[in-house]
Amino acid sequence: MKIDIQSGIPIYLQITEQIKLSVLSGRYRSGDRLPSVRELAVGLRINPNTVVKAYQMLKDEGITDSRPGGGNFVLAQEGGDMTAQSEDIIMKEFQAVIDKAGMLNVSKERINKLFQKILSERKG
Amino acid sequence: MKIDIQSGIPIYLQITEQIKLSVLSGRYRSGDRLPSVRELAVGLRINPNTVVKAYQMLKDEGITDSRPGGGNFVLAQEGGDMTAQSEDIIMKEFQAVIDKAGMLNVSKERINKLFQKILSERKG
DNA sequence: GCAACTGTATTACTGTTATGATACAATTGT
DNA sequence: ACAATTGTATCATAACAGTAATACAGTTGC
Repeated sequence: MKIDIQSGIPIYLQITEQIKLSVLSGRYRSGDRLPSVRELAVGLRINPNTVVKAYQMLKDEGITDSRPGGGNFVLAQEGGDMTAQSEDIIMKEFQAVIDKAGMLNVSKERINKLFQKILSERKG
Repeated sequence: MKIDIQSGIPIYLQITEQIKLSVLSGRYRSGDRLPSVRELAVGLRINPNTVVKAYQMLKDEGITDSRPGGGNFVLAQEGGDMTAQSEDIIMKEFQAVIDKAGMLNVSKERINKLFQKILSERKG
Protein backbone atom coordinates (compact mmCIF):
# COMPACT_ATOMS: atom_id res chain seq x y z
CA MET A 1 0.00 0.00 0.00
CA LYS A 2 1.21 3.48 -0.89
CA ILE A 3 0.36 6.78 0.77
CA ASP A 4 1.00 10.16 -0.81
CA ILE A 5 1.38 12.75 1.93
CA GLN A 6 1.74 15.58 -0.59
CA SER A 7 -1.48 14.84 -2.48
CA GLY A 8 -3.69 16.73 -0.07
CA ILE A 9 -6.10 13.81 0.03
CA PRO A 10 -6.72 12.72 3.63
CA ILE A 11 -4.65 9.68 4.53
CA TYR A 12 -7.60 7.73 5.93
CA LEU A 13 -9.39 8.17 2.59
CA GLN A 14 -6.37 6.96 0.65
CA ILE A 15 -6.38 3.83 2.79
CA THR A 16 -10.08 3.07 2.34
CA GLU A 17 -9.80 3.74 -1.39
CA GLN A 18 -6.94 1.32 -1.87
CA ILE A 19 -8.50 -1.41 0.21
CA LYS A 20 -11.74 -1.07 -1.74
CA LEU A 21 -9.79 -1.41 -4.97
CA SER A 22 -8.01 -4.46 -3.58
CA VAL A 23 -11.33 -6.08 -2.80
CA LEU A 24 -12.67 -5.29 -6.27
CA SER A 25 -9.58 -6.67 -7.94
CA GLY A 26 -9.73 -9.91 -5.96
CA ARG A 27 -6.48 -9.23 -4.16
CA TYR A 28 -8.50 -9.39 -0.95
CA ARG A 29 -11.14 -12.09 -0.73
CA SER A 30 -13.95 -12.77 1.68
CA GLY A 31 -12.53 -13.79 5.06
CA ASP A 32 -9.10 -12.34 4.48
CA ARG A 33 -7.66 -10.41 7.38
CA LEU A 34 -6.41 -6.87 6.87
CA PRO A 35 -3.13 -5.81 8.44
CA SER A 36 -3.64 -4.96 12.09
CA VAL A 37 -4.12 -1.33 13.04
CA ARG A 38 -0.68 -1.01 14.59
CA GLU A 39 1.03 -3.08 11.92
CA LEU A 40 -0.28 -0.90 9.09
CA ALA A 41 0.45 2.28 11.04
CA VAL A 42 4.09 1.26 11.43
CA GLY A 43 4.31 0.14 7.80
CA LEU A 44 2.96 3.43 6.49
CA ARG A 45 4.67 5.44 9.21
CA ILE A 46 1.44 7.09 10.23
CA ASN A 47 -0.52 7.33 13.46
CA PRO A 48 -2.55 4.29 14.54
CA ASN A 49 -5.57 6.53 15.05
CA THR A 50 -5.54 7.35 11.34
CA VAL A 51 -5.72 3.66 10.48
CA VAL A 52 -8.50 3.21 13.03
CA LYS A 53 -10.49 5.90 11.25
CA ALA A 54 -10.03 4.23 7.87
CA TYR A 55 -10.96 0.77 9.21
CA GLN A 56 -13.96 2.21 10.99
CA MET A 57 -15.23 3.62 7.69
CA LEU A 58 -14.79 0.30 5.91
CA LYS A 59 -16.74 -1.36 8.70
CA ASP A 60 -19.48 1.28 8.53
CA GLU A 61 -19.77 0.65 4.78
CA GLY A 62 -20.16 -3.08 5.34
CA ILE A 63 -16.96 -3.96 3.52
CA THR A 64 -15.25 -5.41 6.58
CA ASP A 65 -16.03 -6.51 10.10
CA SER A 66 -13.87 -6.40 13.20
CA ARG A 67 -13.46 -8.11 16.55
CA PRO A 68 -11.36 -6.88 19.48
CA GLY A 69 -8.45 -9.25 19.77
CA GLY A 70 -9.26 -10.70 16.37
CA GLY A 71 -8.70 -8.24 13.62
CA ASN A 72 -10.42 -6.74 10.59
CA PHE A 73 -11.86 -9.16 8.05
CA VAL A 74 -13.20 -8.73 4.56
CA LEU A 75 -16.89 -9.57 4.26
CA ALA A 76 -18.49 -11.29 1.29
CA GLN A 77 -19.73 -8.63 -1.11
CA GLU A 78 -23.30 -9.68 -1.73
CA GLY A 79 -25.11 -8.86 -4.91
CA GLY A 80 -22.18 -7.12 -6.49
CA ASP A 81 -20.76 -7.98 -9.87
CA MET A 82 -17.22 -6.85 -9.16
CA THR A 83 -16.29 -6.64 -12.81
CA ALA A 84 -19.21 -4.34 -13.48
CA GLN A 85 -18.31 -2.21 -10.46
CA SER A 86 -14.72 -1.92 -11.62
CA GLU A 87 -15.76 -0.89 -15.10
CA ASP A 88 -18.19 1.66 -13.69
CA ILE A 89 -15.37 3.31 -11.79
CA ILE A 90 -13.11 3.41 -14.82
CA MET A 91 -15.80 4.78 -17.11
CA LYS A 92 -16.66 7.58 -14.72
CA GLU A 93 -13.04 8.60 -14.55
CA PHE A 94 -12.70 8.52 -18.32
CA GLN A 95 -15.78 10.72 -18.54
CA ALA A 96 -14.18 13.29 -16.24
CA VAL A 97 -10.95 13.44 -18.24
CA ILE A 98 -12.77 13.71 -21.54
CA ASP A 99 -14.88 16.53 -20.11
CA LYS A 100 -11.77 18.36 -19.03
CA ALA A 101 -10.18 17.86 -22.43
CA GLY A 102 -13.30 19.39 -23.95
CA MET A 103 -12.95 22.44 -21.73
CA LEU A 104 -9.40 22.77 -22.99
CA ASN A 105 -10.63 22.74 -26.58
CA VAL A 106 -8.99 19.45 -27.46
CA SER A 107 -10.84 17.88 -30.38
CA LYS A 108 -12.43 14.47 -30.22
CA GLU A 109 -9.93 13.08 -32.71
CA ARG A 110 -7.00 14.53 -30.80
CA ILE A 111 -8.32 13.13 -27.52
CA ASN A 112 -8.40 9.68 -29.04
CA LYS A 113 -4.91 10.14 -30.47
CA LEU A 114 -3.50 11.05 -27.08
CA PHE A 115 -5.32 8.17 -25.41
CA GLN A 116 -4.07 5.58 -27.89
CA LYS A 117 -0.54 6.84 -27.39
CA ILE A 118 -0.76 6.28 -23.64
CA LEU A 119 -2.57 2.96 -23.92
CA SER A 120 -0.07 1.57 -26.41
CA GLU A 121 2.73 2.13 -23.93
CA ARG A 122 0.99 -0.19 -21.52
CA LYS A 123 1.87 -3.85 -21.27
CA GLY A 124 -0.77 -6.55 -21.13
CA MET B 1 -17.36 28.78 -12.38
CA LYS B 2 -18.56 25.80 -10.38
CA ILE B 3 -17.63 24.78 -6.87
CA ASP B 4 -18.29 21.35 -5.42
CA ILE B 5 -18.53 21.59 -1.65
CA GLN B 6 -18.96 17.83 -1.26
CA SER B 7 -15.84 16.87 -3.19
CA GLY B 8 -13.50 17.29 -0.24
CA ILE B 9 -11.13 19.29 -2.42
CA PRO B 10 -10.40 22.67 -0.79
CA ILE B 11 -12.46 25.45 -2.38
CA TYR B 12 -9.47 27.71 -2.95
CA LEU B 13 -7.81 24.91 -4.95
CA GLN B 14 -10.91 24.38 -7.06
CA ILE B 15 -10.84 28.08 -7.91
CA THR B 16 -7.18 28.17 -8.89
CA GLU B 17 -7.60 24.98 -10.91
CA GLN B 18 -10.50 26.34 -12.92
CA ILE B 19 -8.87 29.69 -13.58
CA LYS B 20 -5.72 27.94 -14.76
CA LEU B 21 -7.81 25.84 -17.13
CA SER B 22 -9.56 28.98 -18.38
CA VAL B 23 -6.21 30.58 -19.14
CA LEU B 24 -5.02 27.46 -20.97
CA SER B 25 -8.20 27.24 -22.99
CA GLY B 26 -7.99 30.89 -24.04
CA ARG B 27 -11.15 31.82 -22.20
CA TYR B 28 -9.00 34.24 -20.22
CA ARG B 29 -6.38 36.18 -22.17
CA SER B 30 -3.46 38.35 -21.15
CA GLY B 31 -4.76 41.56 -19.56
CA ASP B 32 -8.21 40.23 -18.75
CA ARG B 33 -9.50 41.09 -15.31
CA LEU B 34 -10.74 38.36 -13.02
CA PRO B 35 -13.95 38.87 -11.05
CA SER B 36 -13.28 40.96 -7.97
CA VAL B 37 -12.73 39.19 -4.68
CA ARG B 38 -16.10 40.21 -3.27
CA GLU B 39 -17.93 39.67 -6.53
CA LEU B 40 -16.72 36.10 -6.90
CA ALA B 41 -17.33 35.40 -3.22
CA VAL B 42 -20.96 36.46 -3.57
CA GLY B 43 -21.35 34.56 -6.85
CA LEU B 44 -20.03 31.33 -5.37
CA ARG B 45 -21.60 31.98 -1.97
CA ILE B 46 -18.33 31.56 -0.18
CA ASN B 47 -16.22 33.70 2.09
CA PRO B 48 -14.16 36.52 0.53
CA ASN B 49 -11.11 35.26 2.41
CA THR B 50 -11.30 31.99 0.49
CA VAL B 51 -11.19 33.87 -2.81
CA VAL B 52 -8.30 35.96 -1.52
CA LYS B 53 -6.37 32.78 -0.80
CA ALA B 54 -6.99 31.46 -4.31
CA TYR B 55 -6.04 34.75 -5.98
CA GLN B 56 -2.93 35.02 -3.82
CA MET B 57 -1.82 31.60 -5.04
CA LEU B 58 -2.34 32.55 -8.69
CA LYS B 59 -0.28 35.67 -8.09
CA ASP B 60 2.46 33.69 -6.36
CA GLU B 61 2.59 31.36 -9.38
CA GLY B 62 2.97 34.27 -11.76
CA ILE B 63 -0.31 33.63 -13.53
CA THR B 64 -1.91 36.89 -12.46
CA ASP B 65 -0.96 40.21 -10.91
CA SER B 66 -3.00 42.46 -8.65
CA ARG B 67 -3.24 46.10 -7.64
CA PRO B 68 -5.19 47.46 -4.67
CA GLY B 69 -8.12 49.36 -6.10
CA GLY B 70 -7.48 47.83 -9.50
CA GLY B 71 -8.16 44.15 -9.55
CA ASN B 72 -6.56 40.87 -10.55
CA PHE B 73 -5.25 40.62 -14.10
CA VAL B 74 -4.07 37.72 -16.19
CA LEU B 75 -0.40 37.98 -17.14
CA ALA B 76 1.05 36.94 -20.47
CA GLN B 77 2.21 33.33 -20.19
CA GLU B 78 5.73 33.50 -21.54
CA GLY B 79 7.38 30.58 -23.23
CA GLY B 80 4.39 28.30 -22.89
CA ASP B 81 2.80 26.44 -25.75
CA MET B 82 -0.66 26.27 -24.28
CA THR B 83 -1.79 23.47 -26.56
CA ALA B 84 1.15 21.36 -25.45
CA GLN B 85 0.46 22.14 -21.80
CA SER B 86 -3.19 21.20 -22.20
CA GLU B 87 -2.32 17.90 -23.83
CA ASP B 88 0.24 17.17 -21.13
CA ILE B 89 -2.43 17.53 -18.48
CA ILE B 90 -4.86 15.28 -20.33
CA MET B 91 -2.26 12.60 -21.00
CA LYS B 92 -1.21 12.46 -17.36
CA GLU B 93 -4.80 11.98 -16.32
CA PHE B 94 -5.33 9.25 -18.90
CA GLN B 95 -2.23 7.55 -17.58
CA ALA B 96 -3.64 7.55 -14.05
CA VAL B 97 -6.97 6.07 -15.10
CA ILE B 98 -5.30 3.40 -17.21
CA ASP B 99 -3.06 2.51 -14.29
CA LYS B 100 -6.06 2.13 -12.04
CA ALA B 101 -7.83 -0.01 -14.62
CA GLY B 102 -4.78 -2.22 -14.66
CA MET B 103 -4.92 -2.63 -10.90
CA LEU B 104 -8.53 -3.72 -11.32
CA ASN B 105 -7.48 -6.38 -13.82
CA VAL B 106 -9.24 -4.76 -16.75
CA SER B 107 -7.59 -5.91 -19.97
CA LYS B 108 -6.07 -3.53 -22.47
CA GLU B 109 -8.72 -4.37 -25.03
CA ARG B 110 -11.51 -3.88 -22.53
CA ILE B 111 -10.06 -0.54 -21.41
CA ASN B 112 -10.15 0.66 -24.99
CA LYS B 113 -13.68 -0.62 -25.44
CA LEU B 114 -14.89 1.32 -22.40
CA PHE B 115 -13.07 4.43 -23.51
CA GLN B 116 -14.52 4.37 -27.01
CA LYS B 117 -17.98 3.96 -25.56
CA ILE B 118 -17.58 7.12 -23.48
CA LEU B 119 -15.87 9.10 -26.21
CA SER B 120 -18.51 8.25 -28.79
CA GLU B 121 -21.17 9.76 -26.57
CA ARG B 122 -19.36 13.07 -26.71
CA LYS B 123 -20.31 15.72 -29.21
CA GLY B 124 -17.68 17.61 -31.23
C1' DG C 1 -13.91 66.01 -4.62
C1' DC C 2 -16.23 62.04 -3.49
C1' DA C 3 -18.69 57.86 -3.45
C1' DA C 4 -18.05 53.28 -4.81
C1' DC C 5 -15.29 50.09 -5.88
C1' DT C 6 -10.71 47.53 -5.56
C1' DG C 7 -6.96 44.47 -2.91
C1' DT C 8 -5.10 43.69 1.59
C1' DA C 9 -4.66 42.85 6.64
C1' DT C 10 -6.11 41.43 11.15
C1' DT C 11 -8.57 38.91 14.72
C1' DA C 12 -11.69 35.34 16.23
C1' DC C 13 -14.18 31.11 15.88
C1' DT C 14 -15.48 26.29 14.09
C1' DG C 15 -14.62 21.74 12.15
C1' DT C 16 -11.51 18.36 10.12
C1' DT C 17 -7.19 15.92 9.75
C1' DA C 18 -3.35 14.00 11.91
C1' DT C 19 -0.31 13.09 15.63
C1' DG C 20 0.93 11.37 20.37
C1' DA C 21 0.29 8.97 24.63
C1' DT C 22 -2.22 6.00 27.39
C1' DA C 23 -5.48 2.65 28.86
C1' DC C 24 -8.74 -1.32 28.70
C1' DA C 25 -11.03 -5.55 27.09
C1' DA C 26 -11.03 -9.55 24.05
C1' DT C 27 -8.58 -12.98 21.25
C1' DT C 28 -4.61 -15.69 19.98
C1' DG C 29 -0.67 -18.84 20.45
C1' DT C 30 2.16 -21.42 23.15
C1' DA D 1 -2.29 -19.84 32.59
C1' DC D 2 0.00 -16.22 30.41
C1' DA D 3 2.28 -13.19 27.36
C1' DA D 4 1.55 -10.99 23.12
C1' DT D 5 -1.45 -9.17 19.92
C1' DT D 6 -5.86 -7.42 18.67
C1' DG D 7 -9.67 -3.62 18.39
C1' DT D 8 -11.41 0.23 20.93
C1' DA D 9 -11.67 4.50 23.73
C1' DT D 10 -10.13 8.80 25.59
C1' DC D 11 -7.53 13.08 26.14
C1' DA D 12 -4.46 16.53 24.41
C1' DT D 13 -2.08 19.11 20.79
C1' DA D 14 -1.20 21.21 16.24
C1' DA D 15 -2.08 22.57 11.46
C1' DC D 16 -5.26 23.64 7.89
C1' DA D 17 -9.74 25.12 5.73
C1' DG D 18 -13.46 27.97 5.88
C1' DT D 19 -16.36 31.44 7.87
C1' DA D 20 -17.27 36.08 9.87
C1' DA D 21 -16.61 40.85 10.93
C1' DT D 22 -13.93 44.82 10.52
C1' DA D 23 -10.64 48.07 8.97
C1' DC D 24 -7.35 50.47 5.87
C1' DA D 25 -5.27 52.13 1.52
C1' DG D 26 -5.35 52.63 -3.39
C1' DT D 27 -8.10 53.13 -7.92
C1' DT D 28 -11.99 54.27 -10.65
C1' DG D 29 -15.87 56.95 -12.39
C1' DC D 30 -18.85 60.56 -12.20
